[in-house]
Amino acid sequence: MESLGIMGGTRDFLPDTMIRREFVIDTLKLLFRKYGFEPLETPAIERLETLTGKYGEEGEKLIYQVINSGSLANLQPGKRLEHALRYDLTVPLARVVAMYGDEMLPDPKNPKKQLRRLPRPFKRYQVQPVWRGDRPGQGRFREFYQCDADVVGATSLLVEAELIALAVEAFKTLGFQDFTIKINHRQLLAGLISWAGVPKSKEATTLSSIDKLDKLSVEAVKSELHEKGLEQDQIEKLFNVIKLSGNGAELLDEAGALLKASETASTGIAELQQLLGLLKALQVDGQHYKIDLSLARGLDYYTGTIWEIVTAAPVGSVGAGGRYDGLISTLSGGLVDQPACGTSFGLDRLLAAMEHLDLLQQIPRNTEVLVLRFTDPGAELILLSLVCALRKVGVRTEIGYNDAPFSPDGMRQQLGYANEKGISYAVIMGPDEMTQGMVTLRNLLTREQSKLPIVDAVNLISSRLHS
RNA sequence: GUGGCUGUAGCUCAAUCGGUAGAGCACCAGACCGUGACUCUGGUCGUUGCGGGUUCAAUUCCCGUCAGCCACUCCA
Repeated sequence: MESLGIMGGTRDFLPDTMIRREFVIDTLKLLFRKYGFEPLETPAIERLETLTGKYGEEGEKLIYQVINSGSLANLQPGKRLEHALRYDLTVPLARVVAMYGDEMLPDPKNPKKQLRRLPRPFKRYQVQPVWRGDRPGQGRFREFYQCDADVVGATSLLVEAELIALAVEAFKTLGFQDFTIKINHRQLLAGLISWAGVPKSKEATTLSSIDKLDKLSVEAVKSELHEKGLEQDQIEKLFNVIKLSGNGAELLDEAGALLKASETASTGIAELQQLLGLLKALQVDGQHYKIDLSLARGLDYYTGTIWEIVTAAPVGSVGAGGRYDGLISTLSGGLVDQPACGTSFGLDRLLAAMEHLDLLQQIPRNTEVLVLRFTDPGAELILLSLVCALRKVGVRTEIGYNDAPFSPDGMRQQLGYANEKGISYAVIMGPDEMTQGMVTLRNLLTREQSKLPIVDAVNLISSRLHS
């Protein structure tokens, strides 16, 4: 019985789910383009050396290695694997920037001039699967999709502001009403930690505890920090700042006053203040973002602003981003050193959140009209020309594959098909309609139907669909 | 990488204290019938995930194994 199956942690996306995935992906891509990002795709398989040494010890183990020639038979003992499946979309981006960043093309408008193949700053989006050699678990897959938009080669805070504006617009477009982008700054955190007297060696572990504040109580986090060897007064100092609340600007002022001794923290605070101004100027709805000093996002490579998107659905964060000015240099092996900032949407979590919030039913199935087919004399020509006419005006139309003359069973069978496929309208032309020169248009949702003259059936149907 | 749960006809599931398995849907044949989860009649379908053990007897108990799901760790 279980002779067929797929590898654990991988998935088949059947049409019903694929329609939803594409809806989300298309929405995101449209917005990426709207903000001036251009598409990039890179191979699933990269050279192993491109990927190794980039993700730290934990990540290293999860790289999906690929046998050289693609065949076990050609694998020689002792010979190393040299390829691997891509682990994320950021390393390929770094590689692309390193490989093509300086490439010039002749300017078609002016033969004496040359243009960069990759404009600088380079704004690209990329929606592709990545692989992790991980044991699959809940919400964790061996193969999953990332949707990234990054800007390489610009230090302006406007990049952060635009990426956050884009994210807000994306979530609104997808139908979310209740969502928040939590914003913080790595330098603020780093400054805070050293200001509190916590040694640099404990910075990462301290951050990972602080990041749990949305799940654990203040007390639980404090005791966890205590177990990690932080002094009581260090912990108190940390929380004096972290627990600050209020609207963005006030909160930052208070934090700034407390942390004014730390130059690093002050830099971070100044940038956040500037960012708030830019977001306002970009007319981003203030209810959808807030400064959250407890946001840490464990990732070591962030150097500036960091953010995370949460919704009302209990599925964790559905997107995240930040500035990582040193990463391109690291990932490209020191070949290029460019500042970068990006945001990423978790497609699977996004869909899970939409499922929770009932936002998916708004997404229609593909076919809009099914023309029932009967082979009665004279019917074929009319039916097929009707199909052509509907398609010509852009109505997604199917014809029933019924090879028999009009019969109740044929009707049932074809309407049943329409029902299974979630088609919203059926066009019926039986003997009655034929003699009257009419067609019946049936709304399969409301089960209401009416007869239309054949001559303006197409117009009436298409206008009904677009109202 | 730890802990918990599940695995029964094509699908969704049931079987009280261990007594060799049922229902709905689907499917097939037919009735009815200008209309999609309509109605009626009849019918097909399972070595209960796999392997082993306890027992007179196992879907029910025990061990192993595989697969899937959920909670931690971690991330996306």
